[in-house]
Amino acid sequence: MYINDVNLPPLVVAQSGQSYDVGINKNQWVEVLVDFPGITKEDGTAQQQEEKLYTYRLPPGLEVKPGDILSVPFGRQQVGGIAIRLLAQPPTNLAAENIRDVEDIIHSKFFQPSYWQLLERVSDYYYTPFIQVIRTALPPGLLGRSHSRLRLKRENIPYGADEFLSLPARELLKILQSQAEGDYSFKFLRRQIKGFDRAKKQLIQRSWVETYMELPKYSKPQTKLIVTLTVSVPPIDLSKRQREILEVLKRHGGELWLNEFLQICNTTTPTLKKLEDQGCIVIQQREILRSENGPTVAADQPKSLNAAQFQALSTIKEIKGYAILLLHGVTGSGKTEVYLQAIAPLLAQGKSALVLVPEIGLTPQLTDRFRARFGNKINVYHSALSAGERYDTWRQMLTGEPQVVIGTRSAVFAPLPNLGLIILDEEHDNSFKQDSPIPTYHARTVAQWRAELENCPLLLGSATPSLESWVRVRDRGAGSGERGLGSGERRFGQGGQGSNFSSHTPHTPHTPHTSHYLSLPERIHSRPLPSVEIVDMRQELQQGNRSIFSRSLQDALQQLKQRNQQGILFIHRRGHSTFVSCRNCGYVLECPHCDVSLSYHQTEAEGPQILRCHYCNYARSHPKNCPECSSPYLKFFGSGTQRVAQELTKQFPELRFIRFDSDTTRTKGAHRTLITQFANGEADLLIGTQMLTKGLDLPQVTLVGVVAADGLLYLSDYRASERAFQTLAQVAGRAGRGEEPGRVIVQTYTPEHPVIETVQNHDYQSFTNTELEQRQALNYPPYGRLILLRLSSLDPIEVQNVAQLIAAALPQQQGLDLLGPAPANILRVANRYRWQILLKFAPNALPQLPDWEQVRQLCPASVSLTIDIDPINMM
DNA sequence: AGCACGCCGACT
DNA sequence: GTCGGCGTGCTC
Repeated sequence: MYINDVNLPPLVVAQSGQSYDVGINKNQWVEVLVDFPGITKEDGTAQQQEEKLYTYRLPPGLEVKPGDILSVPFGRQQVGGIAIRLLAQPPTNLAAENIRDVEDIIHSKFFQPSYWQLLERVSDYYYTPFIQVIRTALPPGLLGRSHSRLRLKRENIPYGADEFLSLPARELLKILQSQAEGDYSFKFLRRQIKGFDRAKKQLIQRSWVETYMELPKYSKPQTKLIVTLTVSVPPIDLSKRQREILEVLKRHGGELWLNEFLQICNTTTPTLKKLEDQGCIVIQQREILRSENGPTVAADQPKSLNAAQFQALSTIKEIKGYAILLLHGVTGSGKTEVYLQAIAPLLAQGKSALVLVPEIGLTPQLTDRFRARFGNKINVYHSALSAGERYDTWRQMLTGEPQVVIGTRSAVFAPLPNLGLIILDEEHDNSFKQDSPIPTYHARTVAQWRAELENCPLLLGSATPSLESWVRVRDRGAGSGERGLGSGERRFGQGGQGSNFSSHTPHTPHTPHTSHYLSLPERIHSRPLPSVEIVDMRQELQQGNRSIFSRSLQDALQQLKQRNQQGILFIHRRGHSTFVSCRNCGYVLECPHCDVSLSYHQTEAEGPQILRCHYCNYARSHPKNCPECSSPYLKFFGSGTQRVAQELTKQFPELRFIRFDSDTTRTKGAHRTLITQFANGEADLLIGTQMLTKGLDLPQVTLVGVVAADGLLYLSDYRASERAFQTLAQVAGRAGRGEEPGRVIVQTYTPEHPVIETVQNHDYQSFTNTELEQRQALNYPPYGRLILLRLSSLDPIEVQNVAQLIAAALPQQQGLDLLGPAPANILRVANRYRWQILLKFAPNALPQLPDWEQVRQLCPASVSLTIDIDPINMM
């Protein structure tokens, strides 16, 4: 109930008081890395300018150390910045009167040397300005810049005097007058009014309005008064009432929030004040931390382990210091229990653990299990938290209390001191890679650096490990030919902290003892893996079955109800149909902003029919007639979740189902609600997309149906097979996790596809071997390495020209393949035309990286360029 | 971002 | 001749 002794680091130390007793030779200036706007564009691509340090004077009494987060004046506004180094002398090339004072310290002691190094590696490797990396790592709002606002001065405005104003100025005045306070941000007004700047000037000239700066809003910690008992035996000279009060306090563990205390004892503040004066209690401010409180879950005890789990756990426990462990456990093999038991002893030793998961919303089950085991030692950190929650969780981490942080990709930057273990669950999942904005980091790569710098083990868990991780542990000790692509130059540093990363590798050279393979080959309680049946849909058609469900699947669905069991249907796409086409002229309805066809959606059973673009979210109503030839015969092609749901209602009206995709899970907590409903048996079937593949543990599910596997198999990039295998294996793994054996039915038009075969046999190894051979032959990862340059612009010709210009300027070298420039898979998205250039480095090539600075200079402002290191999403 | 400085077209 | 458009460049 109470936060006991939260040892928070000092917060803002505002020192406005004058004190001149500062030593003579103290450092009085500081170089600051300023977080100024314009260093990155809205789309997250970096701007060309190099990062620059600005020198500020330290006002007397303000003790700044390198790494402190500061607030400094910049131009006309206050911005955040990081203190880089202290100077005893002012720079000679700068006039003293041009140096301004540091305003304040926002946070000190944040950047531990190892954490600083981590950010530097990210900055170097992903070629991202350091300040941008810092922004990624810190909770938003901490480096918040101030905003200009416009305020109405009503008393200055004569009645009906706006006749001589320009039209925009009159409009502006109207907006301001429409609100009681008459107070808006520039940003808002600029969006509302064309010619805002001029309009503003007119109103300012007349003194009808004034501008002012809203100071940066750092999430302020909330405090509350707390009463603490300071004597064990009350002095004798107390009244009976006073004794009673102290007794109450003692019964509550010696501490109570003031407001609660007053309520419980039905007393008043003066009474307590008196007790304080007598030295019996202390009343003081105590910070309260807002944190996302999950539902209360029943406490849970460690479960007994099978031999493989026990073996894996002992290996993990033996390891002190840095190592990479791959926990390869088939679906349902009890990986989570291994995580839990690996973490427990660490907490006892006063260390913390970091658990990274693909998407937190999708795994309420995992979070609940951690809460059940470790109670309030669990902190959840992800982007859906409110600013206040995030800030407080972040401060809770800085306390250094032993704790477990569960979070998504960005939580790899959680500022936990004393890290004892980092876990990446479902390590193969692509959501660990950030596509934009920069840094385009992979949480697995960053986690590895972090583990190395913190000297703690990194545990990668998956039923279908990524080829990268697989190769790493398989070839341990041999060196896998992976090589760093770090750009080299460190721009600045805190100095002294050892290694220079100019040649650091993303994957550290392997020594025999840094990689371990841990295998959980069996499901818990020796439950069998589900049987996988492949259905050839071509034959179904030949034999006259035109339904989207094969006869096998129909039978299985029929039995579901009879046996009172549950099932899952996996569909690759959401919505109803993937495209709508005219039967008369063949016209396909397309998005006006992107080069893709529109998907058909039905908001509700009888609701409006909508065509939606899955790339830019453009929506329009479904036309009655073909826009081209006016024919009324528009036909839907391709099945999405909605379509399958409709078919199901038609063919199996008695089956109750829940749709589980991003359409139905958009609202907060929807995942949990739907899963709980399903787990409570309120439906027989769960129909959904990729989301179903991520760590659902539903013991009653015996049937998994993949309606059409083909959509997964033929995506046009080199990772298509890997992704397809992982997805299918994971969906299949949802079946038969309970007492009853599971059954999987995969419908496809190409049953002979190698991925289908390996999924049928649960044969990870054979899939991997085949796939690795192909990757090796073509120098694709995990052998060779890739860099993708993404270019986009509103002007189709300009991007193409710039792409060609850049491609021509890239260095020709042995072992470097230049693929492109080529238009992106979908040339136009949200009206931007996209081109890309892929650089492929052979495994043994000593990569001589292009001078990115020069490359950027070839790129005009109207074309945005993102350098994606180790790209995963090639679309 | 915000603001200065600075260079070209439409007006007094 | 000047006013004022907004197109680059700087902010310690």
